Amino acid sequence: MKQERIDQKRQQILGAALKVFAELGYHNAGIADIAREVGAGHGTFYRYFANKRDILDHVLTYAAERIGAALADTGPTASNTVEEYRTQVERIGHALFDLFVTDRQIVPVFFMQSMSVDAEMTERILAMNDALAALTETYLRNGVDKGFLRTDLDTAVTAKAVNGAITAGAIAALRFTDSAAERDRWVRAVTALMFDGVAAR
Amino acid sequence: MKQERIDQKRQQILGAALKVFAELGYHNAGIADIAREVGAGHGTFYRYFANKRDILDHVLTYAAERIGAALADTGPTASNTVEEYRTQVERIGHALFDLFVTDRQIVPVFFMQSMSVDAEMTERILAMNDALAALTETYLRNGVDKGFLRTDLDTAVTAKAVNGAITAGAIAALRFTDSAAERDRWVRAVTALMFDGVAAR
Amino acid sequence: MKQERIDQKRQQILGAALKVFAELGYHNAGIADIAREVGAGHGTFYRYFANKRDILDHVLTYAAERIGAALADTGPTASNTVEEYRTQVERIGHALFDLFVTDRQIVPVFFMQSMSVDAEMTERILAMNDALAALTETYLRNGVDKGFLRTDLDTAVTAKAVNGAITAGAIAALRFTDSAAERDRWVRAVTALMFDGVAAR
Amino acid sequence: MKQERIDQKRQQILGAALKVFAELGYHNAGIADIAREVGAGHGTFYRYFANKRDILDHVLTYAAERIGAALADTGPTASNTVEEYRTQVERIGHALFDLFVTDRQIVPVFFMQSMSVDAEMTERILAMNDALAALTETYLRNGVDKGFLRTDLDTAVTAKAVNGAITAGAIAALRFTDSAAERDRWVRAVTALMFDGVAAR
DNA sequence: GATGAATGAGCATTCATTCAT
DNA sequence: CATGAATGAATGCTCATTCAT
Repeated sequence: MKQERIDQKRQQILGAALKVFAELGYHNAGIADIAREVGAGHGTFYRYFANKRDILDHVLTYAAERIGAALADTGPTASNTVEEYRTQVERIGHALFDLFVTDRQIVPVFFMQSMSVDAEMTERILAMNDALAALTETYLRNGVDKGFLRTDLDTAVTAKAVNGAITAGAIAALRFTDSAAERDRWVRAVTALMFDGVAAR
Repeated sequence: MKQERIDQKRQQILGAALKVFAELGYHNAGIADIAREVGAGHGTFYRYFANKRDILDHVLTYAAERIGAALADTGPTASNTVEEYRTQVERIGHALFDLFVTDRQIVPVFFMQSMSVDAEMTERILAMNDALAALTETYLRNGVDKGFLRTDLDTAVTAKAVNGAITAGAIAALRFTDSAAERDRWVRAVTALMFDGVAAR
Repeated sequence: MKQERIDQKRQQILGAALKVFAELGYHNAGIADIAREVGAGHGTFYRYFANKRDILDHVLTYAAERIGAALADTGPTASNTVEEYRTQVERIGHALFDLFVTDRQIVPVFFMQSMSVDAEMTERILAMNDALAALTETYLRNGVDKGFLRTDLDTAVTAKAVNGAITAGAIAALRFTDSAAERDRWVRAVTALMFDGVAAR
Repeated sequence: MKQERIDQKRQQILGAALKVFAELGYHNAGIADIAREVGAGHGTFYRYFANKRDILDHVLTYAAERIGAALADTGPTASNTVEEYRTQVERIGHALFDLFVTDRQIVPVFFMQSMSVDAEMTERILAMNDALAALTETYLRNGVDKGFLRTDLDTAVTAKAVNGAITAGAIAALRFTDSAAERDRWVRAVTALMFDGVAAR
């Protein structure tokens, strides 16, 4: 069989697993459910993935890639003023919430299910979150270095806090009814929180 | 008298379940593990709780109570100025992070495990989060109403975002080594984010 | 539950496993077959034995004990003349063939099935056979030392050869119809082979 | 021409199966292992053999042929004296142990694995053993008839006993390190057991 | 004719729950 | 009231076999 066909099938099964895990949760999902979703015998599953744990690993890798793609922007050092940075944050926020809406299934798997599998998987998710926080921090640090962000900014903790806010948004996005409007509202609110704070002028 | 003994035992089993769920995760934890933790036969468990699902419900109720207690403060309407509100936020933040550190086991169960049990449980957790966000929002709304917070503040979304930041802190707290110092650092950073924003003056 | 009851149940399951393995063979036997044989749910099996492999281990230990018991005699050094040794051989032969007939199920499991499970199990069986050969050899060596057996006797190889003859007898015993008569015939023939050889005088 | 190629491939697969069965055991060996051994796709296997069971049948036929070839000698009636018979036994013994060493893989499959497949296969192996015993018996009977073996010799049982001794030798041969020397030792010891007995003169 | 992708029967094992003691 | 022995539903996984290419 052509490698191409194989990859295609793998992708197909992976998509089915993502869907099934998102709907039923990792523990309540059976291999049979995934197989049924692709319309294949459950033995077929094992031709493409070593076991149930293995496919979750791949699903998470896929999720990480998608998140990574959404985060791909002009880069941490592209901004030189607060205005530029704010625009950048809005752009990235848009991309992220678009992902949460479009690839809606990523959210429950990545943010809700994976930390309940085993210690190793939890570790992996936490590591991914740390990596995302580290990325966010490079943006903050750039701003501090260039002087357009507070010099006393605790970049490490603030990065985690901002990411936490976004995670809350991802989960909220599961219930978006008017996706575009609610996406904009979240981006606007989080951006305002970051740059304006809550206090009145 | 008798009832007292029963309640005591229930509490004991509940504590054991909290510990075991925190350590092993809900799915990997067995009733036997909980029973062993209290030094009782695992049949005993069923005299105090209907089933595994049931005790998680109670564990979460317990967690909600603890979180509620940490949030008990002078109330949403107590503050009349930004300064008062900021102080209030710091006080509540302190209480919360103290809880995350002291009752460390609450964090994995409440924030990490419970959304992977079934749809109903997930719903309950999301509802609890919504309730917490609603509470946060009353504080924000009070500020807006009294004029010391931005009039254009999106209180609903901002409340969720702030709570998301705190959730990130709860998970980070699992790895605190110097609890007091790191607690203060988080409270300071989140408060600064809320009131000062990230931008330089 | 009393340890006594537990041991009794274990023994019961072990007996069932011996029977089922003897009838169906290790590979064709299912845990369910063993459980059904004892009239218990198959989950019960796992309260008494770790897994399928484990019970075979115990079955073999049981078989080894029975064989050992049949071999218990006055000991390798008890004989001082050929006549005494011949009598001893006949006695032991009798005991062995009685075992093969009485505990008929031991034969297929010990001599036929166990070498097909895995390398480790095969090793164990071969080691047991080596031990039995070593025991036989001590008898032969005693005779050589005391001068009533050939001084040029290759005790090691002869011991294995004699044991091989007995193994053949064990398998033949599976088809004995008149047990007592055929047992005697085998004992007589093997004894005669050992002490008289096949040649005419 | 074509048929020739087919037979050659069949033989090749059969050899691979013999090797794989010998190494892994019938149950632990997979069709895929055999196919890999011949460097063919495992679907190919089924073009030459009906199923896994079927190839074992053929492997055993092959083994029986090899054993038969080793036993081909001047025939049961060729000997007219004890000396001639003893020489014949030594010759046959030599041939057999050479086979056990050269075609080492035959031993585990024929003597160890095949009785664990199913009742029918076990029956076949036992029938083969009976046939071998019957052959041995014709030799013994010839001797008895011609007067150079004991008139009271239980030819049937003795034949089985002798074959059992040889079977023990076959298994021992799996661990021969110095094949020629150990082969000679076994032949010598078994021959001596048959013709001299164990007793001192 | 060769191949290996697809398949599902079959089985060992786990564990929440029940209930007799 | 406490216990843990008994249970079987549920499920992940293997592998012999088939068949379309």
